[in-house]
Amino acid sequence: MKNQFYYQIYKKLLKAYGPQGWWPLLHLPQKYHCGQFDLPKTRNELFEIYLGAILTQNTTWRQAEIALNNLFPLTGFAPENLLALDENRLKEAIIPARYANQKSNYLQTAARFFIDLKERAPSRTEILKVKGIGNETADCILLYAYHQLEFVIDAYTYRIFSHLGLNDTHNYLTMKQLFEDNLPQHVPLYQEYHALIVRHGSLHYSKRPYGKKDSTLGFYRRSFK
DNA sequence: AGCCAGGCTACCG
DNA sequence: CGGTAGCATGGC
Repeated sequence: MKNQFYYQIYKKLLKAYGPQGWWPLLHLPQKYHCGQFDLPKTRNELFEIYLGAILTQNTTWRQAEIALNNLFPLTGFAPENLLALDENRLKEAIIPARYANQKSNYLQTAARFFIDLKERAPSRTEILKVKGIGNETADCILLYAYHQLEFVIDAYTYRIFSHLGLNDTHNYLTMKQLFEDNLPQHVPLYQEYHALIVRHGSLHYSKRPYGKKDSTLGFYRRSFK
């Protein structure tokens, strides 16, 4: 028996914000492709999702996007070109996304991994072995790039759903299981839901006001209704 | 002027 | 396991 709360929250968020069009791909006519779930279409678009997922770790999408825009003229988002790129130029390009020393290595490792796959989709266990790809990044890649039924958990998911009294854990896999057990098994829904959580979370669950007892900005603590 | 973003690895007890 | 230091930019 499913706990319908998870699905109901999804429907409310969708009604409030509309479709989010994730994962954003920068060189489409509109990078947020609302309602279109058959992307990515090309090999380089597929790899672009790896790049974006790593670059946006602990960083705003805005800054990850700057790094991607720097990377595109240098590589066209082809993994082979990324590997051929001089390491210092790679680092320089991704400085806006923070941790350039770490992330440059992560991107190179991911590129080698991607090439070795030879157009095959990786398993979750397999992709988690790549250094720099942890639970959330893995699930983002699997869900948005490969259309695999993997629910993505992020910091906002913990904040929102613990605030709603729907979970007391801070364990990634426990949280993921909870969503997957209680939602329709539908890839576009998984894709849309995580995007909506990020949208809602970034608007109302920013850590700063949410964590402050004395905030005069009462609405930050407001739960979604 | 601080505080914090669409985390991950490594290492601690 | 759970907890956390370190990573080292730019916007708000």
